[in-house]
Amino acid sequence: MTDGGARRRDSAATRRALLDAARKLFADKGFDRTTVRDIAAAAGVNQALLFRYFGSKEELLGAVLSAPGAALLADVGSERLLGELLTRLFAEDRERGHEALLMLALTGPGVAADTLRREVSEPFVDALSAMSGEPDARLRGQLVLAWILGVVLSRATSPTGEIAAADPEHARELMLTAIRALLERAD
Amino acid sequence: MTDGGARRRDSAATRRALLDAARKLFADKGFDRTTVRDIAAAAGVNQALLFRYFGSKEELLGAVLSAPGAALLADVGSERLLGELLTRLFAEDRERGHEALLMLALTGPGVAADTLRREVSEPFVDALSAMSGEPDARLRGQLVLAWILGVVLSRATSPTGEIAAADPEHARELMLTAIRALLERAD
DNA sequence: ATTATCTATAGATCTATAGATAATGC
DNA sequence: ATTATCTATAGATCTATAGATAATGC
Repeated sequence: MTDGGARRRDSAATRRALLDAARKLFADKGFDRTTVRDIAAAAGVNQALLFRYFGSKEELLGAVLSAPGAALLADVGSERLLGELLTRLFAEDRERGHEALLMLALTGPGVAADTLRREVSEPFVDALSAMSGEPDARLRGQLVLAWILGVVLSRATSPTGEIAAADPEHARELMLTAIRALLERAD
Repeated sequence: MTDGGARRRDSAATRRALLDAARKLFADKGFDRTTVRDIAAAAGVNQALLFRYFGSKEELLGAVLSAPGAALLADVGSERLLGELLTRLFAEDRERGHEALLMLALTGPGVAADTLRREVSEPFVDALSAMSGEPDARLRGQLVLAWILGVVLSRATSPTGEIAAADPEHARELMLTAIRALLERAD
């Protein structure tokens, strides 16, 4: 955000401000609906700097996407991952958690970040499928991640909907039960 | 599609061609990435006609969104809905089924079609939640729809991924089992 | 005569760049 | 002297409209 006073010249801080602003705006409005001028304005810097530091809008998306997913995994470790994901999924404040997932959901097909998308979702799927002993564990892991994406998307698109309004604990338990059934059941 | 020869003047057919083209393109690339010229070209008509018949690009989206969801429900009836949804979800050809869902997923938050989105998802949630006897049936129904959205989105964004490549029967069974657990379990 | 279709273009964006300015570090 | 920041703008879209053209129905 703009912090008012005369800004000291600090390329690292500017880079960070742009990243933060882009993360919020992409998560809020999606990639296409966010303009580079939006981002620069929210970061309180000149829009030309976005191109100086990131090359293009799409490369900025790349930078934004690659960071938080890895951070979450590193923070939490794969055993607690599912529980933590679900907790963040239903957390009150959008700011803190699950922005990586939200962007994954909002970054539509055309965005030519397919590689990145894969890079982000891959580690999640790895960790999730490790919870299943079945031979099709990867498919099951993908289905779990898809569910989480769908819920993120639903919350984002209708913030006043049933899912957004639900008791976090309760919603979490519902999903957790079903996901355990999905991961563990042999058939 | 362009059908080559000299087109007879037929406003109804032109309207339909625009609707069809828009449906496919929105489902394929998302709303923002589809231009009115894309749509007109795919429909084989002049782009000015899009505005004559639908007023604006956004109103065209409205027309596209409102049709297929209702049609599916009417076709199938609410008892067979879940099974049918899952079958279409994993069907080989994207053309036939689930385009309503796909667009629901791809029509990001900014698109100001929130009302429409609600209108489309509402009947689905009604039908799905009718399958649960629990007091929080609506929440459970929404979670099911969210899952389906997430899978649609995953298939669309990585057409070569695990989910897209999975055996349809098998994937369907996996989800069905978990969904039954979700809908029926009291806790 | 009516109206479906097309031409041409206004007007508003939006990304990206070239080059000027000015604040810092040596 | 270096480099972070800003100004100004090119160039490419994209939605939408006004008005011309031409095919149909009476």
